[in-house]
Amino acid sequence: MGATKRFIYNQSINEVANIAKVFAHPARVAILKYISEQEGCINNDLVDEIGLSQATISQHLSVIGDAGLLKGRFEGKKKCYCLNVERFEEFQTLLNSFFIKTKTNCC
Amino acid sequence: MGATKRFIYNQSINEVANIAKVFAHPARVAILKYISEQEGCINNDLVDEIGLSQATISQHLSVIGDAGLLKGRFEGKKKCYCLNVERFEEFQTLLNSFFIKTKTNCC
DNA sequence: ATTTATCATCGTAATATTGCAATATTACGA
DNA sequence: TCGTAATATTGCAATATTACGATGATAAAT
Repeated sequence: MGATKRFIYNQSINEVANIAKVFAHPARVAILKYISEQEGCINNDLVDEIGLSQATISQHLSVIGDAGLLKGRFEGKKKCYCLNVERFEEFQTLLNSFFIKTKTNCC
Repeated sequence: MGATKRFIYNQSINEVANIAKVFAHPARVAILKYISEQEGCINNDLVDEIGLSQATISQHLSVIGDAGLLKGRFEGKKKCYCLNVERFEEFQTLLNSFFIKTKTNCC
């Protein structure tokens, strides 16, 4: 009880859900938006910008990163995050094709 | 602690997150897919089809419904769910424009 | 070497979500 | 009206997520 039964769904369904999960928290949406607006390095500007603790931002960043959406680079002690555009576009395409496939029939 | 601090984000960010949340569970993705594949009435076909309890399916349906994605109709004692295509397309558009806006700059 | 800044991780508390059994509710047909 | 099928709601246990303080690791600056 309690845990999502991922094993009962096929791979493409789980894939859509997993992608959506990344965007299902406003902090992560805000982080992605902010990253896209910056040129070059962003560090924990995000902490000031968004208003969550450094630990929480870092946690959200790792969710985004685990999904493959970040390219990170250290420049001295500052971490420079930027969007992995290829992966991001892959997500866009996958979600979009889910939408297209789904909206065919109606009663 | 513990609860998402929605109030610190602007409306458009929360909107994206709320939309994504609907698709962030495989059961809901599977339900939407199944509904789109059926002509006319679906009842608790979903229970057999997906393999969750009736209570759980009903719960997920109400999340989908609260998001405005269902048109329900009673035909006798059976509820005929179908996709609210207009709303679904609205979701598609909103997500897509988030993707487009976001993938502009990169380091 | 010591301090300072940046970021990750750990531990933990608060809250949310998922899933189900049990129990309503609703609508039909006998 | 009674029984029954379909669906919704309630209550609860299990699990996941969110958030943060504390701690640790690393690298620059002093």
